[in-house]
Amino acid sequence: MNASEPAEEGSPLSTRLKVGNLFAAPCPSRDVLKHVCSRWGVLILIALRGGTHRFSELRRKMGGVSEKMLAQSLRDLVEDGFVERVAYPVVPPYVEYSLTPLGTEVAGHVAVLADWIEVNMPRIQDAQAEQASAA
Amino acid sequence: MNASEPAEEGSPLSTRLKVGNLFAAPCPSRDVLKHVCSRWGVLILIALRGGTHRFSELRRKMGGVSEKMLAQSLRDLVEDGFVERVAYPVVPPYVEYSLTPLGTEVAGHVAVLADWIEVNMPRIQDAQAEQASAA
DNA sequence: CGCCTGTGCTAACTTTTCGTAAGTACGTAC
DNA sequence: GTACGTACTTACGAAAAGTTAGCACAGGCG
Repeated sequence: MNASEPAEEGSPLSTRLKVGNLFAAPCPSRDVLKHVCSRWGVLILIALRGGTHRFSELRRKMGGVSEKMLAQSLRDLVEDGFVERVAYPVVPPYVEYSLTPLGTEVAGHVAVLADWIEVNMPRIQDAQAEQASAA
Repeated sequence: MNASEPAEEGSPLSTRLKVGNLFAAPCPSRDVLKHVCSRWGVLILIALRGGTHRFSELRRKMGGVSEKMLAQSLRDLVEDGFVERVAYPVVPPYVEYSLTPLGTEVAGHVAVLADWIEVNMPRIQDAQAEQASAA
């Protein structure tokens, strides 16, 4: 453990840690952000905004996910309370994933960010090219 | 390489790849999202919204970053054109980082998401607890 | 004059995570 | 009975993240 955070000495740690302070290392909000912003977490949230999906449906919709990572990312999101998992005890297995109300809210914000990036990719690529030449 | 993307067969790949399609695996927007949403990328963008910072200032402000990761994340953000790096050839080294106009825009969206998480952490923790007990 | 500190990195090494491929359980189709 | 589909899990190698050490150079200290 690295107790190397002076944490702006002089203020009670608990005050700044309250429930959410991303600048404090041991804050649970960091983990949530990690799940939400992870490579596949973003895509799952956005995909589920289109409605309930089952496992292999999601897998086909998102390009390049392995089953392992999809299962893992979904489990994280379920544990955070953003996604609801409903499994029917039939054969072959049938499992449905959908957004909870909480998940719908984050997914909205994530989608705004993702949309901005998609829309502004040309500008970003211009900037990247400029950087590359200026380097 | 995994050429395992049917990519919704029947539509010209180039149409959906244009500049940004996060659901397509080989899309450059994935990389940008990765930089922007990375553990430290988020914090850098938010921190720089408060104005120009120098390297060790950022390091102190963000809890728990190693110098290596900070340098690496900053380099990614600079290459994407979100952050501007100005180095003065003095000793000891003096380097300033600030947001570009493009960076200011993304940082805004990222901040909204981060703020939402911080504000709603109590609700998230409730949901997490419920999940844990329901498991 | 050495010795130590501070700054912004980088290189080497370790740990964690990711990705790929292969199983698993069970029913249906052939 | 062999193959396939579903929703996973497990095992292992590769990639990424994280930790530690060092560098170059100025200035303060004795």
